[in-house]
Amino acid sequence: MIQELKNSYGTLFEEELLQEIIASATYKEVPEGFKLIEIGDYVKSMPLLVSGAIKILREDTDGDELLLYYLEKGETCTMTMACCMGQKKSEIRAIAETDTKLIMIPIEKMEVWTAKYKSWRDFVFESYHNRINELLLTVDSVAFLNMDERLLNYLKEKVRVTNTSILKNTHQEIAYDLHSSRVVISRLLKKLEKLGSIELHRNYIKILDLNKV
Amino acid sequence: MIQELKNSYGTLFEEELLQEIIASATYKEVPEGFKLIEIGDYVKSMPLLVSGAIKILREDTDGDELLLYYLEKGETCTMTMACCMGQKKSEIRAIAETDTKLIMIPIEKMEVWTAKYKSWRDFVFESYHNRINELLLTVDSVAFLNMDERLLNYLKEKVRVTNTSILKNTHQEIAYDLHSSRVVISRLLKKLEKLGSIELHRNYIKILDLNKV
DNA sequence: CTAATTATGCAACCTATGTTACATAACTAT
DNA sequence: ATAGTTATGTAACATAGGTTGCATAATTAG
Repeated sequence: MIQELKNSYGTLFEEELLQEIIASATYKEVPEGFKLIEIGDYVKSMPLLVSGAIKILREDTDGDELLLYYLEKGETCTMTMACCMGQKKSEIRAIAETDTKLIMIPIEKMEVWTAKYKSWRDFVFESYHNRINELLLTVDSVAFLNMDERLLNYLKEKVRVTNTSILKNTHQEIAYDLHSSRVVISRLLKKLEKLGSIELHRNYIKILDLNKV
Repeated sequence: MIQELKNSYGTLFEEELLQEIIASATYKEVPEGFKLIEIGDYVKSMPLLVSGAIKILREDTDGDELLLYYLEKGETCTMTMACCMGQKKSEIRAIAETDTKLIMIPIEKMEVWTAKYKSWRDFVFESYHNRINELLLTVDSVAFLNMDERLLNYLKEKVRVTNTSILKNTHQEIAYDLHSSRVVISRLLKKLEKLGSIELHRNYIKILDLNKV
């Protein structure tokens, strides 16, 4: 864990804070698909991402989902942080998009470190700032873009986050993330295939060139 | 200003912090419609709302707008805060929805007070938390609701924020806020009128009962 | 008072996206 | 190999909401 921590956060935090993290945090590895947080959960520790990616989802009253954004190495779940501090229930669901390594910080430390370490304050504010910007991009996407553009962005983002050009997803799963229907996604994917941007297969999509469009 | 400050923030901040605010902040009154922040602005001070309401808007590349949420008494523009701290450009536009009274804090104080006062830290975190939740509601609205439901929520929220049942808006203005078209909004408003929920007039809408639907 | 401007009403139409239904292909388990 | 299950393809259709065009009412300017 020590090596992992220094790798991802070594330049961000001062030595003394790193020591405190090592002393109080726990290390955790979760496999792809692992559900880290469910809507309504009370969260008792705050995750720092060391490697992998986590997708953050929103759900409406009918159980319809929407992908909000991904968390990556060096980031933290700001919403969880907010929940921890306020002792509120989680507003979102968090699922490991890939195999993921995490450092879990007990919430008691939050308040203490915020008072004590400038680097921690900066990190926390930076996290909030990033998260708000991600949410703004989500709003932009849903409010201003058509489904074909959203799908394209979704594929690009997924390639980036998973760092592979073979996306192991069914059309149905993509439809859930984009809050659309399977038929619509199949239709749009077929269009992209005809343009030569992707190749469709059962259970996976091979990305050729998403900048053709 | 002192009275205004104690009125809105007296229970929130300790006496010493209140004194520091009084010493370094400036007081500002702006009329309805006043543009406080434009997208791309560098922001040099952080507003604390004393009375009135501010609407926060997002814009896409084509100049299309979307209302994100309102700021009210006792709240602060978290995005501005984020901008200040990171020396970044504003991602949003802020316009006074009603006549509004503000206390402007110079950004240099932010870092200092965050280290020094727990009540300030709590306030800042609480603000971030609230703003993220507002943004989530915006995402919900845009992603999961139809235009008729969004319009209804818009009217309800506007009644609440402006504290009057006479909404002085043209259909075009509402259309801008909801990122829709004038014709669509007129159509849906007419439906609400036929249900007896509202009364349509030139330049204003009289709200009768929005819970009929 | 008249002309110009602005807000609203409304019909006709278009399109993106969602829905239903069914066929077929590709896997999985027995 | 066979049957069942899951993923994909595709057509036909439904609908919310966006667009165009124009009429009319209300307001303002000259």
